[in-house]
Amino acid sequence: MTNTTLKLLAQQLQLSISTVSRALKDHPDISAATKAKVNALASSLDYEPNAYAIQLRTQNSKIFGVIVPAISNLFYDSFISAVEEESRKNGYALMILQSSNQIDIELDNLKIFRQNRVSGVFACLSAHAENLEIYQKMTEKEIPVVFFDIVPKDNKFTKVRMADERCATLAAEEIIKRNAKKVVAIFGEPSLSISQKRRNAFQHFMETYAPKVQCTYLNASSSAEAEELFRKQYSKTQKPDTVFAMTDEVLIGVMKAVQALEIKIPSQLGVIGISNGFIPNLYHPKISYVETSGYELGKLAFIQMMANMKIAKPLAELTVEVRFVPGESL
Amino acid sequence: MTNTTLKLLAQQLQLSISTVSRALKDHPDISAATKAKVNALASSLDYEPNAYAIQLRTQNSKIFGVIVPAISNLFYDSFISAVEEESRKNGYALMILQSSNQIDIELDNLKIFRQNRVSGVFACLSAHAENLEIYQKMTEKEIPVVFFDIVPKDNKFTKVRMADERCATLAAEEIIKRNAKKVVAIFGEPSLSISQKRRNAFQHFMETYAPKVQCTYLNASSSAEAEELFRKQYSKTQKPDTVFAMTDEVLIGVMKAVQALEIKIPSQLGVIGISNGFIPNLYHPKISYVETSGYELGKLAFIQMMANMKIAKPLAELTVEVRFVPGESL
DNA sequence: TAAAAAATATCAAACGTTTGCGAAAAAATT
DNA sequence: AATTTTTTCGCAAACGTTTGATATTTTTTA
Repeated sequence: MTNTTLKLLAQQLQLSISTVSRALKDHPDISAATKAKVNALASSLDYEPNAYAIQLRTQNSKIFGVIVPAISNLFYDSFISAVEEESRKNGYALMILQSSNQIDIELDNLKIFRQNRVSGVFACLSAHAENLEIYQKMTEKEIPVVFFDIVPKDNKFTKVRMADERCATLAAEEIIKRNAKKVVAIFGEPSLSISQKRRNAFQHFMETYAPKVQCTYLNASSSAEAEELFRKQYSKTQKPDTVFAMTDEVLIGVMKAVQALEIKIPSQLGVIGISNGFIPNLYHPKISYVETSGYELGKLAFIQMMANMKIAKPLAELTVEVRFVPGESL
Repeated sequence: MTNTTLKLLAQQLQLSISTVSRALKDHPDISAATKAKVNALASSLDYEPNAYAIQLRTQNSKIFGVIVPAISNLFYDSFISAVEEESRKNGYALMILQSSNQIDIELDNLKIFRQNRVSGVFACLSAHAENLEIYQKMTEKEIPVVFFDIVPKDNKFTKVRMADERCATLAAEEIIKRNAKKVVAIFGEPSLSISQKRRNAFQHFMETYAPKVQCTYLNASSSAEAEELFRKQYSKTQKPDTVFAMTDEVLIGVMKAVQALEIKIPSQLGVIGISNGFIPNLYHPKISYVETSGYELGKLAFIQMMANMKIAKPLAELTVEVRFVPGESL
């Protein structure tokens, strides 16, 4: 069965295509009577405008592209949720693609976006992406790109991200408040700038405000590695009294060790993480964490996107504020 | 800056549009020399075919729609992941929308799909949807719909889902094998047919093959409720030696109680769940579970979709097999 | 009642492709 | 050298919509 078109409606009503088109969008040129007739037939024939014809004519696709390393990720999916919600409110649909952290797939996906003439792209760089010229090209072609979470250093791009440094110092602050003597701080994949930023901020804060606290700084690029690292630290004679986990991934590893070694929280060990909250609340007692909300970030990214589309070039790096959420682990 | 088009290439090369078009797709009519010239200019000008013009001409959008209650869901995102992966391999892109379990949003989203003339729709019904005629209409318009997970009862639709009953009996089987004496089985939201199916299957299996095992059957519609229920059960003088959690949500609640009460697993209590594996592996010792893989379901759904598009109407209800994944909790 | 104004509807071009058909040029066959 | 075949390319229509310009009808005004 073929789709209903303007032409079909026009034929059946003995009207011109343009009249039908205008009637359907309530154009003042058309009389109320014809509008009524047209609308009646249109709905009875389930007319749905062909988005492709519209885009071809108007050069405006009303579709945003979203590219993330993985959809199955506690953080990204709340980001996507937020962007989807806002987009729908504004008449946009989303095309979501995942890069699986592979650069070639990321490029493939960007090609799909360009072929579909998306109105804009929300992009989270795959881990080892240094191929920014393609994004450069997109912005030149007037396809706004808003980077989120894992963003390029170059500041000719629009980006939104967590206040990474603040995350880290906020955690450090809480740790100092609790009078920690020996803390193990485990950060993520060392090559990522987000890891570097958080580590530097954390370290600097600790050294400045609590120089006598004994700190060990480590990096883990998987849960398993984090577990391993923590076990090693905890097997020393002088055990740490506090552990800081930069990501959920790290926290998961640490908590496995904690459960295996039957370490009592918070009496034997204080735990604090950076998270959107899901993982920390899985445990008893609840883990205290600095909240980084993917949802908030999504809202912010959408605002930036809209700004980008209207105004010439509001290049900027916006960050979403973070807050400490006390659990019972510190 | 405007996008490169066939027309532009044709002008610059002093060729006709059709020649350029054919050269780009390696049509035998075109000489190697011209192909080379065309390709060279095309890539230097970053030519990307306009997907909308193509769809308008070919009536084939190469886009699938996916509609889920929520993207932020451990189960759906692995499903989406799988579908996305397969789609990309086959030259399709995905348009993902979430219904937030609201029927009006679900309808809105379906409209967007139709306006974008998607080649097919993967749909997971929002909880209380009984508005199936819209889906009926889509199939009539030759837009295949593959339902997954939460599927309509009506068997004039194509659907894929977990083998729900098998999940439950497989778990029961394992429980019986371990010589449980007293088990607490907690199921999900009682109004969902999936809860009913699993509970009936589980109960029937236990009563048939292990009538002397003492079983308590409960329903919880949130983690908190599950925790509460389990605590109550465990405060009795005769404590359960085994607990079965029908969903991750239930498992999370149970495990909170377990951690709070410092119950030793598996010596004091055996635990088994139904899950995709993420949550069970968060704990130490790892929780044993019957695996329901959203990923597998996604693969299966894609196969069904492709079948639907080629063959006339391969209506069927396919289920993906499940397996027991031993942890150290039973 | 004729002219001007307002209301209503149509024409036709354009968006960027694809593709059947036909045309011109080159190569192969007599 | 004349014909046929093959190679290489161009013409033009179509996909469904929007929109500026124009035409037709109706209403208003003097």
